[in-house]
Amino acid sequence: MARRSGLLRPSARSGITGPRPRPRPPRGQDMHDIRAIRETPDAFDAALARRGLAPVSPAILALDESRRAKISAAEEAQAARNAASKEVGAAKARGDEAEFERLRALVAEKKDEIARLDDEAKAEDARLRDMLMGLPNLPLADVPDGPDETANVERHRWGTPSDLGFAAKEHYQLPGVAAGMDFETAAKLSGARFVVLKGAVARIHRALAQFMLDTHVTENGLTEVNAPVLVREEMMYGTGQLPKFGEDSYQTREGWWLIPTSEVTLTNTVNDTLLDEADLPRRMTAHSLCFRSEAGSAGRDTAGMLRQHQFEKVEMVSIVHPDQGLDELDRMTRCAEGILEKLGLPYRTVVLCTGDMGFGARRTHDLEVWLPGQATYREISSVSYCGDFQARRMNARFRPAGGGKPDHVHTLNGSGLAVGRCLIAVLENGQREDGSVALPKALAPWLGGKTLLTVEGELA
RNA sequence: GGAGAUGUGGCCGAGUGGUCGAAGGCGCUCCCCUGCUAAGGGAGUAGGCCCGGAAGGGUCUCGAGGGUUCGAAUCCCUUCGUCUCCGCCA
Repeated sequence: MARRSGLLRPSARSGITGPRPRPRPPRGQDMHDIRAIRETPDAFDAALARRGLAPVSPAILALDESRRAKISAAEEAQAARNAASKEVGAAKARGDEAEFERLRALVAEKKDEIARLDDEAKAEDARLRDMLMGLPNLPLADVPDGPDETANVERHRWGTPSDLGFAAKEHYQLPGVAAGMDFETAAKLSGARFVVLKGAVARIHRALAQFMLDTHVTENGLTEVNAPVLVREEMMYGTGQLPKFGEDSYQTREGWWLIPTSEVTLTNTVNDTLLDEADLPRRMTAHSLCFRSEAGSAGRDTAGMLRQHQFEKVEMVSIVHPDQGLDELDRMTRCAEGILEKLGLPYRTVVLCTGDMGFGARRTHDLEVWLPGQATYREISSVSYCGDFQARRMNARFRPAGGGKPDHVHTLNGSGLAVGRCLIAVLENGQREDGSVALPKALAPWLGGKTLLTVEGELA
């Protein structure tokens, strides 16, 4: 199968070796505003320090300064060449051979000089860009500091984990579920961290996705999108999976990447685009497969379908005016929370601390759903505000209403929600002592009106 | 897989060696006219980078990279993308 057809190999391209020439990131954007770094290098380093990174502004500024000097020198030489070049024709025309030859020589000389300075400037430019490309986004000031998830701050809590009155099972231990959740067959087909869903369980899974998508479209005003799951490498740079996290995703032989989330496709719909301000905000949702190598998670969450190489997710992405970013973050958080509330699943929302935030985020809200089987809250959604970080990488801008210089848009993304994990939550929270599962009424329209999963694994 | 075409400014689209950052149209902004709406007239309107407090100046950019030339959107090479036809195929 995959081996022969050549798809799917966890790709650990370090950039040192590799079958394919390393494509340059798109269009040479700044990943960070170099001007902002010039103006307030200390603030830049301080923000990165909150992420546990050593100061980099001295190295950046040195490179930047040298680069600018080269550019200036090159442009001076170009100006000289252009001036001389203009006179060449005139000298020729009036038959002044001596002057013609002199100018010709001057042009030639300047040409060499320009080429040399240009090459140097380009090399430094590339080094600077690589440096900036590898640096994560800066956390907003009000994001809590901390090394890991233990420092996250709860901002909201909904529902109460019900006291079942009996020992709660994990989803894969429930009798009605076991019939429809087949890890053995999946292992035969594909290996570890895959699952085959069958019958009622498969249908509930599908119902969840449909329910989420329909809710976002009809109630939350998002535009439904169905996009590819294979993307060009450039897109992975745009949203920040590359250059640093290639080992977390899969790449095909042809060079395509399998999206780890449809944040990649939805956000990159505005890649290299100049929008009108009237186009904003642009709100999208998609239900898609997602693929992750889970490279760093060996041995973690191996039981059940909590952590898979392939899973389904309903994603939300907003492209907004810079002034609207934070309002949009709250709006999207509410959209995700609304799904859990409709399903009656207890959850809490936390603000991720600096050490737990993803590469591209300035502020992130995680939704954690209660899982009775583990007696704990587990992540089911992550909603992030990225500011102009991705927009810079993608070269995504808008022209302000009434004219003026284009400015970068701001981007946000959030799960709404992870379908597989939601299935787990539904099954575990609805479990009854006899092993059957009471299903959320909100799903009934997609389940032929049924609201129970029997011990035998049938809908009733 | 085979054959061909094509890639220009926010968008569409002219432009085969110098007078082209680039005609024209659309869109957008401002003004005029029309007592509303629609239509009409005029002017303006690319982006990046560098220098500058600003005004302004310089420089680069016609998919990308390289080459020819005193000079390239225009010629050559390479490469990427897109489209069309044929074949194959869900």
